[in-house]
Amino acid sequence: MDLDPAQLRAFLAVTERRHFGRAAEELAITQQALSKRIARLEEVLGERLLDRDGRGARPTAAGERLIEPARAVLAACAAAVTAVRGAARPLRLDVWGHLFAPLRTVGAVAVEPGAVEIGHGRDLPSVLAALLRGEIDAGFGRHHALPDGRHRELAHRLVRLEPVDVVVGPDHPLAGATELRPCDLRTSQLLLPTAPARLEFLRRFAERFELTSSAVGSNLGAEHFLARLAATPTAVTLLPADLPLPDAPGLRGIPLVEPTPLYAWSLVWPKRAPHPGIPALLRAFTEAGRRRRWLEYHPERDWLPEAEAAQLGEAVR
Amino acid sequence: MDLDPAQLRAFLAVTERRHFGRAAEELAITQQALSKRIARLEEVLGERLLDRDGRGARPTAAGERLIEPARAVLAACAAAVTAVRGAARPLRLDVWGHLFAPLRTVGAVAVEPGAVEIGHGRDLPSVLAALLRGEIDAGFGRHHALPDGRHRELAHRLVRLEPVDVVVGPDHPLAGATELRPCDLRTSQLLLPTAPARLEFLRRFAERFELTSSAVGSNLGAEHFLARLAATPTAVTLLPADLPLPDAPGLRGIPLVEPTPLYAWSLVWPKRAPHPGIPALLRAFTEAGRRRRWLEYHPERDWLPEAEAAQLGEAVR
DNA sequence: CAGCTTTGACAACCATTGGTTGTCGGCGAG
DNA sequence: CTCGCCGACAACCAATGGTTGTCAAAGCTG
Repeated sequence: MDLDPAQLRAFLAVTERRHFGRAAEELAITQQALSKRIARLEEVLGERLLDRDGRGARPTAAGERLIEPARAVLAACAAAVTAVRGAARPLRLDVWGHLFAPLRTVGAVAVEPGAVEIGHGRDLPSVLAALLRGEIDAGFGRHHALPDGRHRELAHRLVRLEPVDVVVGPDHPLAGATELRPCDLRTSQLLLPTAPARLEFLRRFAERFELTSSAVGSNLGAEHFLARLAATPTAVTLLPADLPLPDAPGLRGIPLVEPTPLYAWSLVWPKRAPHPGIPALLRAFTEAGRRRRWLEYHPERDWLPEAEAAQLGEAVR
Repeated sequence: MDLDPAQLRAFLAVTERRHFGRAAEELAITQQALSKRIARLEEVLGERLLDRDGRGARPTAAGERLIEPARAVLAACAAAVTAVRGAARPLRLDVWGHLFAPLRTVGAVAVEPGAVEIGHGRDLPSVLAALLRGEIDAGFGRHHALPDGRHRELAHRLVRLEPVDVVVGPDHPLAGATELRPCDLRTSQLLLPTAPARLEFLRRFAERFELTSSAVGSNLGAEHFLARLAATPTAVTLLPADLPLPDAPGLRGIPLVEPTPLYAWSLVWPKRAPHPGIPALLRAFTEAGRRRRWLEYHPERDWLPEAEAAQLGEAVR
């Protein structure tokens, strides 16, 4: 009699939330898939486990009897994993995309104390290499395909679509505007903190909205970059809308509309032997994202480069 | 981190037997399938669990650490099933094909005391109906498709191929032979204990080897049937080779060769909500069958009607 | 009351999974 | 050397388990 832990997890999620849709969201599957899991579990056990009505679901008597034993099965599974791998160690998470301050988002996610160790940040290739070598367990940043195909060994989940503002210096001709369209920037120069090949989002923005771009130089730091921006009247750059601007004199962040560019943040982790804490981390991000509406996307008014390149389906995956 | 109980079961079987092939046999899957299960478990856990060499396999240190927790997972699963369904009750097994004495085979299988309740026997349609109604949990006999397609709701496993002798009375012209070929019986009359539609094996034998058949009449009992056989000089019938003949005067069982007909015994159980004891029962039958060579089959010298009708693949399934 | 929204399940589809058969390479024994 | 045993790889394919699209039922609101 083989009980499937995924089915038990689905069942427990519904008993906790009393609602198939929210349980499905917690598990990051569709409601229909969750419904099927429950149905399969009910078929294996030969008992109705949940009474459904138009407002949700609640456990039957048989379902009530299953709740604690189901938790025990999942705990036994976790203990078996721990026995093989040794004592549970914190999940090591590292981030990339320093200029867009990934730690803001990570910090907004409630995780169990001690369960996650957050690295100091690296660039994307370094994070991905560390993931593939098993030196870290997860990465957070804007994920895109790598030319050598190694990303295929990684799983990823889109967790946030963040609006991006344009940032200008005090002498920029459009500095007084309350909002701007990307096409208004055509006469401006997009300033890049480093080589464009390393900044896929900004490069795509420049291509899409026909800005010339100029790289400051090799990693001289955010302060230097922003000082350069402030001192260059024709220069603009992009930063997340809710990122506090540093104290560089006169810099303004102006909302972009028609369309608003969205920066896609994802979690990434190795497909092979994932750390046992990955599911909990994913759930924590999903929960935070639901509460803060991190995944809102309106195609008629937002610009999401992944959607243009038909990568969104994979990213949601 | 979802551990698959089937994978854990595979791992435990190998640790107990130290041999992939025998473990696979215990689980009634091929060695290759079992090898894949182990490989998948090793991939999920990210650790080598078994050291393989040309003579078998033994657990690694990580594998040793997994043994008891794996047992705990399976026990937790069993407890969860029990919690839903109530206290474990014995598995109710009933048999059919009374004349061929199915209880000999069932009695030869070691099962845990109290785990199985054996019924007194019924005919095939009755057993199958009871299975589908949930009145019993398993059946044992010669399984074949039913015209109304309900057998599709049943799973089955071939567990024994039993050689069949021809039985003749004292006045039969061939009574003195030490062995016979089925084609030697062409001038004989195959005596059937009841209507041929109810005796698929005997009917097929008669068709295949061109015997006329004659039914004694409606269920007057084995003694009456065998007395009629003894008193009819041209009559033969078929009985299992190792079934002791009753004390009917002068009846002889003569081995059939070129080919030897094989009677295929199977276990049958409902696909939906199978009793938790089914896997253990299957294992017990498999073990007994391995020890006694119950599944030996040599196409060049045996006759198995299911093989002719290309049903053997399904039967093994 | 009609219309709309919410909810879980059915249908169709398809990628993935997990089994089978056939075969292979490595190892050990005679 | 040959042969047999053993576990794994390759090819294949049925089964599984997810997705999207849709539907019916129930509940809510104006």
